[in-house]
Amino acid sequence: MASINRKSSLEKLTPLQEEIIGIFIEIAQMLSLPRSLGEIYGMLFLSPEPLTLDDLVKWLGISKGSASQGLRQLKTLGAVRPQYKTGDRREHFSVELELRKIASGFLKEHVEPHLQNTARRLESLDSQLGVTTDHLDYDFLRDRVDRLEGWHRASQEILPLMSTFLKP
Amino acid sequence: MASINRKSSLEKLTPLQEEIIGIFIEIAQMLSLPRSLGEIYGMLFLSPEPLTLDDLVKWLGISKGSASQGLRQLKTLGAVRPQYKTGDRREHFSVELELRKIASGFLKEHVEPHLQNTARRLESLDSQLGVTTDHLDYDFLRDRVDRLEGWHRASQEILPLMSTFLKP
DNA sequence: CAGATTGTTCAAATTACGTTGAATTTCCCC
DNA sequence: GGGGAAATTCAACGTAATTTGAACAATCTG
Repeated sequence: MASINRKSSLEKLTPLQEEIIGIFIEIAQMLSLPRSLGEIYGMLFLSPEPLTLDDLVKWLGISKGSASQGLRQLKTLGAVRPQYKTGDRREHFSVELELRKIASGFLKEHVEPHLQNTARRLESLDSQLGVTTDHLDYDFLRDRVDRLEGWHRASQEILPLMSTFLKP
Repeated sequence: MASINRKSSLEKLTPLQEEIIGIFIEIAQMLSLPRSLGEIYGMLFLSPEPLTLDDLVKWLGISKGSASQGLRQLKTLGAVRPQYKTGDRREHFSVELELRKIASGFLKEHVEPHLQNTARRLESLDSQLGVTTDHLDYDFLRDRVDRLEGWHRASQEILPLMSTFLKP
């Protein structure tokens, strides 16, 4: 009750817009990304014109901090692009609409680092295994480590394929 | 200090075993799954013999509840298989070693439900869009919704491919 | 069937994660 | 260079997810 509605309060979205943003929130959940990323991307997706950080704060009712960090993450994913408007100091943002680019950004950002780290760990495992000659279960461990390495290789081979199968 | 070490306290893993389990913990993180799933799978992966729930509690130092729920999730993923040993009431578990099966279990469990739900939402969007004739930005929204639907279709087509590219 | 063993459930505690908002920094314009 | 709008940072907070553990249910055994 008694909701003030002065100049900088939040604007109202249509049910249709809410629903579309809801879909992006669900996509974010599917990718285990923060809800705010879905909201922000969805909002920009719905806007014919690039929006500023402040627009997002107003429309979505999120904090400036959230908007700022969310936009940063979306930028590093390549899901959102800064648009420089002449005569306006504020940064405006529009969405990347090519799924392939967003997907590869996601992989580069959220999958590759883990794979690289796993690669490092597996190498070190290999050398440790060499030293461990004492147990009679060497063969068993060797087999398991080999299998892990096989999985790792397969994962590394699949990633680039994924982008390939999304049309340019 | 003064750590009791009676019959049911936790057993000690070798550094090599710890490291391998660590790798599975990282894989779990990569997939945004609970750490305990990584631990449990890793422990079973390391064991030549199937293990019981109690073995996992002892070796990993996790609670019975965690082990029980973790095993259930791994079962529904198809990452772990119950092994029935004659003359032993307890359920023993061994790991599934085919990456393809685990991956498809993960997709079926953690991706497909979202995709199906998105499909439902998109259909309802379509009908709502038809009603919304009032705005002049119908063309714009139509375009965006079409694009979303395109993404959705692409995702549905890619999923089955993924399993294909993991060797049987 | 009593007793013992195994496994599950779920509320509470813990931990991890995301969000907020105020302070700070950056950057532009006059 | 001062003033101020725009954006970033980050500690404190709130929320959501996971883990715990004790009560409970199921299952066997003698």
